[in-house]
Amino acid sequence: MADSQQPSSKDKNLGVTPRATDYALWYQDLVLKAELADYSPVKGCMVVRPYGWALWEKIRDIFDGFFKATGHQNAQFPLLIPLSFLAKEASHVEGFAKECAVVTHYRLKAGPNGIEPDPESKLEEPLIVRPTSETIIGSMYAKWVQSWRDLPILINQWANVVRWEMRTRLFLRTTEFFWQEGHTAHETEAEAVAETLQMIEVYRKVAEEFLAMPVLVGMKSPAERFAGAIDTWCIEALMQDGKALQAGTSHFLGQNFAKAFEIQFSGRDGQKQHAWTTSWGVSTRLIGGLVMTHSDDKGLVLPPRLAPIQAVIIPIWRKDEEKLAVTSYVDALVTKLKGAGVRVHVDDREQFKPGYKFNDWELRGVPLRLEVGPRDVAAGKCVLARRDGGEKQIVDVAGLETRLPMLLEEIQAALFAKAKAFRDASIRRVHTYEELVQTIEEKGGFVLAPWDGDAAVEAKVKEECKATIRCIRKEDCGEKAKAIGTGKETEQWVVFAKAY
RNA sequence: CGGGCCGUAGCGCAGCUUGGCUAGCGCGCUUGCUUGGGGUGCAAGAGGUCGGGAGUUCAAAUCUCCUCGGCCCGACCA
Repeated sequence: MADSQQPSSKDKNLGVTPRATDYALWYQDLVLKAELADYSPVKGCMVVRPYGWALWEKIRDIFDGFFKATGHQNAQFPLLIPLSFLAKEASHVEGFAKECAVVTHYRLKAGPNGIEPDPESKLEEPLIVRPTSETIIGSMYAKWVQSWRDLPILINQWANVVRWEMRTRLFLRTTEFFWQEGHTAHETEAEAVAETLQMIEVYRKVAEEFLAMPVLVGMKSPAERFAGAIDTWCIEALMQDGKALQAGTSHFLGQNFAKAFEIQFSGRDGQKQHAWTTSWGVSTRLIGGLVMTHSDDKGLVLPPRLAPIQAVIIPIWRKDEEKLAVTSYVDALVTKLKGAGVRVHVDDREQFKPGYKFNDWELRGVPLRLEVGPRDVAAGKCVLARRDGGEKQIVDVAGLETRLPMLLEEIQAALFAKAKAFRDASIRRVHTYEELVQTIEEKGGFVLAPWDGDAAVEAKVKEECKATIRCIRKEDCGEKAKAIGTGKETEQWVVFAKAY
């Protein structure tokens, strides 16, 4: 057994921590090994590496398409916000005060303990690094809006924000994170509500159809609402360890921020009135959700519609003349596939054996792998392997340019179907408080329970088993039942789960 | 901020209990050959303020104190 103390190279530097040992460890290990992100010198701040950023750019492009199609425009607002702005909306400041980075000086000088803020340069009013931009954007909207004709304002911002969280996890909760935040102002309540719903639907669509990540769409309970919102809508995904992930939110802000920032306009009737606003956002957390939804112990599994590389080609040869033949065969294949719109990459690194490359690209989640060697060149074939499972098969290269795009779509659908089957099997219905706690602790997943809106019961559940109300969906409600905790009759069924 | 674990080569670690040879191993890296369809093999080589500071000692990676940093679990959260 002494030998087993010295694992081979295979076990040591490649391969991923198995999911079974510790899910959180598996996840972080995967993110680091697949080179999506890295730890930075500043605790809690994540370095997004090129491969991770390529994924994010794909996600961004998809969202931008939907945002523009629904009449939104991109703009950019300041990183620094006067402290007083935050205080203008009471519940907003309460929600974010505990996690704000504060800028107090504008200059450094050499002091007794080395370089330090120059006391002379103290700002009269501290600035905060934006944790979200409702306030600064609200203050601008107040200037831009005079008349009902100036509405609606439909603006989105791609930005980084800072929230000084106690504990962080790559992509899921980092001190600085990247996101988009949409901020709209409307003439009527109905329009603002419609906007809120429209955007949560965009989020659902992108999550399900592009990330292949099934989500529940619903409303937050008052306790889980965004600080300052009237209603918060959300999409909730389920990770493979049975914990929920809030993947996006869309807030109906009513006139709260309009009143705080005096976004007023003269209406069609000549009366001064406050605008109705919304805000909505998704973040780099989506990448974390993507990883935890599909990946396995061999590495990432990326849905084809998002994968920066959809198909990787591994050329194989022995002698120089074989290399020549393989290379020109591969070149022709690449041209054909690129012509068909497939994002293809040739791994021609000479320092690695094919076996190494197979594992390497599996770790990175590339949906399809094509192996091309002398045998294939002679036969007009290549070896095709799917990342999401199944046997390798030998296929004709003729016609691949039509076959691959279809296969990629098939994989996309298969990933969604698999994740959805898992998610659906993880939704359980309970009728009592005890049953709820027991199910959460023993099985995890989403648990539907009757709840009459009693915040004390909600808090008690959270304290007892860490589960929170993830969302409330109309389609779950209707059946009469005795509410957990209180025993009062209710028709409201809500989704509980432990969450990230 | 509370509880636990950990800082030794780019990465992963052993050595510390019981102080003592020139501080080791695997991977990676460099050079050359070999190999190539599931993590090649051989040879040579480069790479270290043992997180930092102070102390004990003839002698400290090892013992003591202080300090800094990281990770995990809690409270907080997109």
